[in-house]
Amino acid sequence: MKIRSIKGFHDILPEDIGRWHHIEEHAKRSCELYGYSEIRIPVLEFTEVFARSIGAATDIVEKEMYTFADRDGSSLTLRPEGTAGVVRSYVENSMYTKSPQIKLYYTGMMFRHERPQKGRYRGFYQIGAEIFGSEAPESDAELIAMISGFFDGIGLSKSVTLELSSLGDGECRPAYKTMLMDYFIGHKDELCEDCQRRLDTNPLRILDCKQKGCIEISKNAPKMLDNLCDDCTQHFTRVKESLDSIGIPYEINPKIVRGLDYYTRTVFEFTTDQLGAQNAVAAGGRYDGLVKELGGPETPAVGFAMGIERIVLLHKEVIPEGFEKKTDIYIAYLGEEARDAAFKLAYEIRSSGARVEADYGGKSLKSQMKRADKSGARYTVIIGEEELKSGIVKLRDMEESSEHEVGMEELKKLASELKS
RNA sequence: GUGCGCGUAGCUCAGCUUGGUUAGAGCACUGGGUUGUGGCCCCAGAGGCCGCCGGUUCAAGUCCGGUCGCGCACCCCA
Repeated sequence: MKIRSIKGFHDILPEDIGRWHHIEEHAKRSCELYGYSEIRIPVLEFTEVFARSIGAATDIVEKEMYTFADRDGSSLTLRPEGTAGVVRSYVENSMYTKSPQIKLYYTGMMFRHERPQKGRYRGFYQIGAEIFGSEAPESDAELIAMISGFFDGIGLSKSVTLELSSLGDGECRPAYKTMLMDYFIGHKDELCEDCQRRLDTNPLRILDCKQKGCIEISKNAPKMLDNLCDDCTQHFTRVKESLDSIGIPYEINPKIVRGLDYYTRTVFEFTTDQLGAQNAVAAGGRYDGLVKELGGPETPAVGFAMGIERIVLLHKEVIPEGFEKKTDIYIAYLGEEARDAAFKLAYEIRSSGARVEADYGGKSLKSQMKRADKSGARYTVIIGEEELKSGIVKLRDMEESSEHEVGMEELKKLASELKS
């Protein structure tokens, strides 16, 4: 069999890496700006970490995890998302004793055994952040503001929409769920096959069904937002007011449903209509019960994660050009003696900080010039026999198509100006 | 897991309907046109188990079956 990558896994090639760096650096800067510290956690955890936090009955846990036995028989799983591991680390390292509020961000690869399609991979990168120890609605709004600022910073603010809702808490959600079940059971025969199944697995999901019949029935279904308890209503109101006060636009979407069981109260998604079926580029919410569930003290928390591949895809659609990594100076030479000089010169100029490229293949000058052009170099230095003798080289400006002779000092000065 | 579509040069694709010489194009690559000068142009070259296995046929890139791979959508999700 021909050697190849695993289905759903992909390489990020050099032609795309400039864009990846741009996006990742912006994301990290946004997190740092808001006071988050990076945490690095393992890609592999005991299966229980995910089963207990994400929810044993969710699709992720039931059929999408890469789970296998370690040599001693214990069940291990490649992380399908980041929050569970961060919470595990928060609890295991007793971070709650260090400060009443801890803000963390992480980045890395996640693994879900799904059928791949546009914007969906089995191995994919996420950047996420979590705030532990704050119940305040301002924390929810602050987290959202950070994400919003990030999208703004990479030029995507016009391409994404913030959708917002509340799922209630341990007090009002169970009552609502019962109310919803009662309503749908009354209309069971009118629901599509999938939704009849959802009655048992995840009745909230029926609200999001795309079948016409189900949409009709859902219209008259009780809404979570109408049935929040007083505390949750107040919390949700304050989140909205906080966002209003700093001018961040949002749409209320009561249909937002989470695939993970741990969410409470605020849930949100940043969506786009430019990526086909995978419209969510970032999503998150509050999860006040999770820290306790994983053995820590009762600790409110709110967090989010974004899918980098999806953001890269969207970014490419919106801003197609301009993220290639370019060479500053290309060094061309003629003859064996000049070859030594070229090698040394490249070394010296690089120490001034410019990106320098040369290839020592002994090709014709024409061929080297072509390569210089392809590399995107702004300048090409030409060293030949004459230049060897004089110690002065030709500097060609590739944009202006002009050239003049320069000495070493001038060349180094230019290089340090090009330094990026 | 389900449905639909697609596998021909490194990439994008034509050829398949109606089987018949050495399987084509554009881009990319190499060399030359210019003995030391890129882009545009011109010339030349290199590059193909036509995904794989089997069947039909005198003859299969082309028709049929299977298989593997890829894509999109459903489910679900970042």
